[in-house]
Amino acid sequence: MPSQSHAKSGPAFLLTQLGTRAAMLFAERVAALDLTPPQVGMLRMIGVEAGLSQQQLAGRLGMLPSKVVSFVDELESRGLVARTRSARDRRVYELTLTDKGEELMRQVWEVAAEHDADFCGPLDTAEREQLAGLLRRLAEHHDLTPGVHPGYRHLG
Amino acid sequence: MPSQSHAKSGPAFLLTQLGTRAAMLFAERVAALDLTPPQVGMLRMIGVEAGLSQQQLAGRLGMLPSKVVSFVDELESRGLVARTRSARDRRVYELTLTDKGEELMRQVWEVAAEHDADFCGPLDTAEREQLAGLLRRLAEHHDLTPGVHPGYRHLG
DNA sequence: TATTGTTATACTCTATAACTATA
DNA sequence: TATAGTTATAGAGTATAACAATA
Repeated sequence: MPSQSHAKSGPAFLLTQLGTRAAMLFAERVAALDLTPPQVGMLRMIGVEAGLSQQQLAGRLGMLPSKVVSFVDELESRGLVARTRSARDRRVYELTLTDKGEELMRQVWEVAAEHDADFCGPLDTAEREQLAGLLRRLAEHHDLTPGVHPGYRHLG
Repeated sequence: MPSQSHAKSGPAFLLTQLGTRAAMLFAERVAALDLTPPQVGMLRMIGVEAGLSQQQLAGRLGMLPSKVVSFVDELESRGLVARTRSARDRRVYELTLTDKGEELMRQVWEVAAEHDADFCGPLDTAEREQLAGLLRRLAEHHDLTPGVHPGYRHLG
């Protein structure tokens, strides 16, 4: 008899296990670019909505404004993000990606594609599409924001 | 044009999103039983391998031995787990579930089944089996231990 | 007075390593 | 001496709230 198998696990628990593993492997890959997953999420959001304020960014990512400060400090000191005072309201900073930041994000997308291909290793093309289709339906049902890792949000 | 969709996300990122969400929802459910997911993992492991020592438990779950102490302290004070000195080596404690602990775990399984059913809400029976099949193949490929949440292990 | 960004403080959580009792 | 369990301590990380500049 087989020692133990995944036979009894339902989809929800398998999803938890695989999701955690996928997140860990992605974290290892972007670590090669000197980035953490939260930093990737922040860079991505700034790329999508250029000119975002730090408060807006905190809201989008579910981070505390005080934490956004230290993150942006780090990314700015590395030349990936720029802070420019808003002309309309001089209290706020408008955040944008620098050229260097955009170039780095292009590398992140490459890394993400490799990660995705490797992670789905044992499945053929048709099976991957089948899987992606089922997962998309679940994601829409659970109102998951495309592209945003829910781990950045906290409950409440 | 649609505002944004999951169309471009590959399976690996969808897995990360859905896995995180599933873990959050499961945590909320077992909170009604006054348990956290790590506590559930510990109770489950003691149930599977009755008589386990705290060191062995730390190894299985990837937890620090010092942390196991406080967890077992809590579970023992709630009458869910019993510590009995080993006759062969009086340094070690043999951990077992009490009747109350086993009864609570039965409730956990019920809660887990409800969680699974609700989480897969939009999928019909055939689609759930299809999804579970694909996920099991990925789980086996990635050497995930059946029943053990990988989040309890740390890297290294 | 309210809000943006920032800083400081207090709090929790974790890991490391000392300690005891058995072997 | 080595190991199981425990306890204590130091470090990291997080949240809360006080602060300065602008509205």
